[in-house]
Amino acid sequence: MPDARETSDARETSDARETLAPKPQDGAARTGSRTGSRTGPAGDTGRSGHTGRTGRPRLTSRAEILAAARRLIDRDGWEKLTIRRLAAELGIGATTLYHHIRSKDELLVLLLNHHVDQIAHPQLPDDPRDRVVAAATALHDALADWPWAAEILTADGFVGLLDASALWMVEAVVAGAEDCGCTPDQAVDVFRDLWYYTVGEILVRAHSARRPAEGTHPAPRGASFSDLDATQVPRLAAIGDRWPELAARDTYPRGLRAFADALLPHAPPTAPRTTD
Amino acid sequence: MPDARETSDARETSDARETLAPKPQDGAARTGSRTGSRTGPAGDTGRSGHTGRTGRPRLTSRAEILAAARRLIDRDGWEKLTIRRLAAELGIGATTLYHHIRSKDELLVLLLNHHVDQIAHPQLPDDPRDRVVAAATALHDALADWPWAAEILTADGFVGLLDASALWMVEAVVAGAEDCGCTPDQAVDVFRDLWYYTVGEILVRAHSARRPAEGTHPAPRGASFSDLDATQVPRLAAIGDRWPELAARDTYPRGLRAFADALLPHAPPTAPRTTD
DNA sequence: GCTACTTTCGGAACACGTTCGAAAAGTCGA
DNA sequence: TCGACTTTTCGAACGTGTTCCGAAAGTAGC
Repeated sequence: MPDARETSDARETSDARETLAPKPQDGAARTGSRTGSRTGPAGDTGRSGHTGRTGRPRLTSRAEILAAARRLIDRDGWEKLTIRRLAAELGIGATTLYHHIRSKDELLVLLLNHHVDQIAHPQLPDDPRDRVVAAATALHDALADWPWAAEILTADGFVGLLDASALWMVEAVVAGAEDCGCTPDQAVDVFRDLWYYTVGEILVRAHSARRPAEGTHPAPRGASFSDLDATQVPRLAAIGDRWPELAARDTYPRGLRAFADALLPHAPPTAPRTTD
Repeated sequence: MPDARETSDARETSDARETLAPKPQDGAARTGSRTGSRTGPAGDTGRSGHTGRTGRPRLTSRAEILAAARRLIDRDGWEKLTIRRLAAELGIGATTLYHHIRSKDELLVLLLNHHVDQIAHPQLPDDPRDRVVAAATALHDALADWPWAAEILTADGFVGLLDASALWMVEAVVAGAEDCGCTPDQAVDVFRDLWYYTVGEILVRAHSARRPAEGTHPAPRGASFSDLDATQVPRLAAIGDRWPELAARDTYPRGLRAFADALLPHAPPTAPRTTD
């Protein structure tokens, strides 16, 4: 039961059936009739409540919040996903959200898990070496296209907050490493090293890609690579303006393959670093 | 001249001599006599100004700002470095800072560069392979201890905003790779791969280390690794609670060595992955 | 029906990074 | 000397994530 982070929300599963969320069509309409007599998110138990729970009944469920967040992201983009907007989308007060999620980070992790849940489990190769690479690639690809995931990847204890449906990738890497002859401890090392490489690649690319999009800066920088001091940094000066072009290439697959081959026992079967 | 990011601040060098900053002892005292007749940061040119510059003279120099920022970090910690606090420390308005720095990110980059400038250039080994590793390690170590650097490492175009005194590490990696037989393009690939790994390690460790420090959360998570489904993720379940302990170990040096050996031409001289 | 008690709700407020526009304080040319 | 121009300064304001605390809306016991 790796979704232990539901914590005190065991009862939340009672209204988890409406995962697809009843659209709160009222939206801004509720701003007039606040704290109104809206029936709860569980589709009301028949007006004469008695849900077994004491205290004021909740207007909103966690599932409803997540659905609204996804709707907001799909419609306006993930940059527009803010606590206040999300609350407005739901027609509730902004601070109310904090009774359903601990922080925005947690919300993002929840969304990330939901997304990872929905990607297909690829058929992994038989060779354990290839399996490690394939699983790491799947992990990379699952995260790379979600820019807002970048703000989460390094939070807390990395994989600690992935839920069951995402952990199969971690499992596959660790298992593949062990099948290559690693001890469990070494297998964890292998995963961590590959994870560092993966997360670094994703974060750098995500942040590099952000600038040109949001840039109202007319000239980001006059000339950085073109006029380097050839006596101090001759190799960089020789590369000069070609750096951005070189840095833009996607070298993740090759680097991952090389790293995995180096970390796993046995001699590397592929010749290291051929120009394709 | 890699400090091309001074951009329109060429004249700033005119008062760059007072890098140690005249402490603004007045601090809060200025709040009463704002826009007063304080003499400029350049140590005044003799009351009858004529500095050659047109426009209102500046009360604060960039060097003064950086010095105050370092003072603030040393005294209260980097988490307390905010624009408003920094402005208060200088006795100026918060928004005034934005005429000397473009953003807080730029301020952090400036501080980072200053820090990197001050670390010693180690004597690099003769063997190009070892040189690559040594330079990458120096880069790692220079950044690893500065938690606030983590918020910067992935911004913009990574090394693009490092200034001359930090670029020697990049140069050393690229040069070492070329000396191993890489083409310039391949050498850039080598650097990028090692950089991804390095930046990933730093960011993950920085964020992991943050939680226990700032945590007022009584129980961060009930049980994450202890009760994993042994049928779904058997290897992870077998590791169980030992994961945090394993993940806490510093495996960067070994991973870096392995990665570098894999990326650089020639067969790896050290046996891959011995348990030590 | 009434009083606890328990839980959720949400407005006010805080500190943050950042933008805007008006005022201040100089230089320069007539 | 006076107006145009240039640059800096800074209060006000915006939108952000988040915390506090009082009010609301239920159930449980009497």
